[in-house]
Amino acid sequence: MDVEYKGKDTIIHNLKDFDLGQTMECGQCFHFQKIDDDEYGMSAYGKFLHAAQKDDKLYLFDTTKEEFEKIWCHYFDLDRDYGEIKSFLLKEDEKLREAVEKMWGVRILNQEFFETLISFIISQNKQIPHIKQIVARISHDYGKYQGSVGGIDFYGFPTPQQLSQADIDALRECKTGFRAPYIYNAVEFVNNEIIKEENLRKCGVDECREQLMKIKGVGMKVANCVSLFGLGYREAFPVDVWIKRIMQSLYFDGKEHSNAEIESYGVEHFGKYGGYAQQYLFYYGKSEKIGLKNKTN
DNA sequence: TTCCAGGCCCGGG
DNA sequence: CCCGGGCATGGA
Repeated sequence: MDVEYKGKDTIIHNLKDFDLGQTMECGQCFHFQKIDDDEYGMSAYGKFLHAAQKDDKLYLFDTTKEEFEKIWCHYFDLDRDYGEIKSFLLKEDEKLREAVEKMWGVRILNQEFFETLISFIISQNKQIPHIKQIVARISHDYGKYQGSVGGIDFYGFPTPQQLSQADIDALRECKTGFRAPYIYNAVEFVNNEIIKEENLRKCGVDECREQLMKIKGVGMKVANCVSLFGLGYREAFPVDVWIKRIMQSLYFDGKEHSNAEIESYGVEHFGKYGGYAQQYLFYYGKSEKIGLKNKTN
């Protein structure tokens, strides 16, 4: 990977194991819009980014060297060697190969803790396009305007302080439905420092999940997603309906197993890179509709 | 119209 | 521990 700073743009050359479209669309993140093929607008860490990929070059428009080094390099997980991750996962596991090869360019984004927490509380019983709508609405109503591309305005996800301006009714106005009190509860936990990001990052994934699950509306799955996507715990293995179907199909001979059984299998089998395996499997299984009764594609 | 979505809470076996 | 019902909202 070589970085070039050209005019107002940052261009990354010789990218390996990176595909912008796959990384944005694989279901880990909800605060972005597709502008065109391989071209996206997104928001993270208080900044708006207009990015596009052509072959092994990634263009970050209007991005300074400082911003790339401080934010986007880490955000896209570019400082990590995915070749090593893939060979670790594929060693002694041929069942994962097809998923990794098809979804070869997925990177696990390092997202902000608070946004990830609220986003995955919203995600329960919702489809990804709906989640994106709600995240955009909350950002529009409570966050700060950041920029615009392709006629779409981008607003930063509100800070815990900004979102504390919203009461439960106001959160319902954002179409969060029965999740409104959950979000309210989570904002209180953060603002009152009942949970602290710094501590969650240090305490280990088990303790981390336990603390997150004290928030009403946060169960095992959401806690695992927040640990993986928002707190850097790459060993976390979230089990949702898709992972359940895919794992049963690939590793359990199609037989029914509980979420807890599937998670402990994933944790044991994939170890420190469980989160990567999970994301390859999730995206692959969902796009191929693996384990679904009527495959309509 | 009916069904279901990157689940979770709650009550009852 | 392991069910099942209920839950807001919107798209298929």
